[in-house]
Amino acid sequence: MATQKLIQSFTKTRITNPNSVYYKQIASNISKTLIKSGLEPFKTTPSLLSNLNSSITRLVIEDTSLPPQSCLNFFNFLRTSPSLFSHRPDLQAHVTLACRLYDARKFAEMKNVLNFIVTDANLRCSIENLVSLVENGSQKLKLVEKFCDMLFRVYADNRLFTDAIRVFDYMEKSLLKIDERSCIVFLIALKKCDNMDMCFGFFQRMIDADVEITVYSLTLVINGLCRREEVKRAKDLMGEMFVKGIKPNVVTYNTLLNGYIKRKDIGGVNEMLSLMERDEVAYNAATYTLLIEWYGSTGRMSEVEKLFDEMLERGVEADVHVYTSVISWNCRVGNMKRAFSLIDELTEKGLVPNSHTYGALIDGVCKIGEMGAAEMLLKDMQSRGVNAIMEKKGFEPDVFTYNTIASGLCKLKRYAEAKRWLFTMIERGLAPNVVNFTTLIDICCKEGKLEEAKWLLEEMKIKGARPNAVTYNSLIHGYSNKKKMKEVHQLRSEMEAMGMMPDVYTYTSLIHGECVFGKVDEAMKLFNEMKQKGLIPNVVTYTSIISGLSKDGRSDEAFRLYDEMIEAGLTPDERVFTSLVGGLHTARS
DNA sequence: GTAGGGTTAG
Repeated sequence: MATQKLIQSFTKTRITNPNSVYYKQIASNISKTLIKSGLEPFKTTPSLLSNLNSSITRLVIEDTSLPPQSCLNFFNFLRTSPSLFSHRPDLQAHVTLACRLYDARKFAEMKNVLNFIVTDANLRCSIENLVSLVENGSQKLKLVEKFCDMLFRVYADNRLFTDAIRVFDYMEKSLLKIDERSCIVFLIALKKCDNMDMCFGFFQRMIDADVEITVYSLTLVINGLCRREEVKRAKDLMGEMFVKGIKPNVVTYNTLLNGYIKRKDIGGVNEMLSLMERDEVAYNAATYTLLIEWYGSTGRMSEVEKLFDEMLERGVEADVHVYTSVISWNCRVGNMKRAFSLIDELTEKGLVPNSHTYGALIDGVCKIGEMGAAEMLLKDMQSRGVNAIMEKKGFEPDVFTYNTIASGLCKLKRYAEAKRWLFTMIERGLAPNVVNFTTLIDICCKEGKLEEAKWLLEEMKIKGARPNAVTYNSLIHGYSNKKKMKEVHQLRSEMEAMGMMPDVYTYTSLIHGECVFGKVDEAMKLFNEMKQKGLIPNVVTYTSIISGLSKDGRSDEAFRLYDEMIEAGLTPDERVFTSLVGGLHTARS
């Protein structure tokens, strides 16, 4: 048995006088045992390994007659046996083994060994020190290059950013070639930590250090900037790099397009589209998803369907995202027949609906009062959600999943259950983010529990989740419904003071609030004000103001706005007509 | 190794 032989190799050779000849003999005995044992792991007792020391360990690891995998086995054996604590491999053993693994092209294993160095407080040291431990050989430069490159990645993975930068500095100083792909690993790690300043700064350093920049790292940084709402800066960066010969691709353009769409910047959207045309960058499914979102959010349903047709005609393969967005917009205008036919089409193509798809459908069937159907869809979604979690093995549902389920329940007006899901999430130790808090606040508002909603707003500020425009919109809507206009205006001032501009949702709630409060003139003032600010009223906004005017007996004005709405290319729905008809009734009586 | 996630209004 291998273990027995290994023990013998220590006991046979008695070390009376520490001498390299004896060490070599012990090392060679260990090597022989390891070769015989193959890949089989082995165990031993601590007392019998008392002759072991770092020189012997090194001799074994350096033994070229020993396959690297056997070295690794021995190394891990020494590392993980608690009784061999004093014989754990030293820094030199780590470096030597890492280099041997590199020679053997065992990169994943090499990375693992470097990870031990980086995460062990007793082994961590400067890059200069580490490099000095790399043995001389014919391929030394190449070896050091690869060693540094991988170390850089390992530091990034462990979020040891300062150490990673030191490696980068060293590589630059030593004129070692720096791989852009490793830099991307670093950039992604920074982005995950929301450290965009460092991310942007590092990208500049990459340029200065003459790292070969491709569209991948460029797009990554552009995305980071767009998320921070620095779309202008992102676009300028694209321009700068274009001059240097780095051509943006469809992903780059999609990223910027998304940035402008989120900001509802018409000029920006058009500029990106014309640049895509100039560069002959063809739209892909993601581009269509974004454009459908853009047209849908401005109420142009016919354009949504036109785009979808265009996509299929051009042979761009539809995916679940683009289907979901077309389904979602059909649901929003109450065209459930079309929505379900799209679902059939989607499943026929072998695509699987996701939580958004379900969310859109639930929203749609609730609108037409089919609560039974909504229940079924929710159940279906929950079970699929569980499956999705099972697939990821060992992963708990994340804040996204909890929110999706809670919002599904909200649409069914099952507020208590929705809240329970979110509180369960908090109990399980997940930190609620802005969206979770906003959903909770929205639920409270819908339940009419305004005090609780207000308390949650303060609570989220304390917990460091910064309320956004959606949060304020939910509260403004809640207070509007209760005709508490004084608080409504206070909330509007507060959101503006925090640097958030009222958007279409805010104005629609304000207009609706003033209308039900009986101040239609005030509502009209707001309606004009929003247009002056460049905000585009949508069907909901028009319905609110048309309904207010109608109920006030001002049918002429209501019809005038209806025409205006059609002219703007908006698709009217049931509720607009109801408001107008209600107005005629009021006028006659 | 880069893009389209979950929250708001009639």
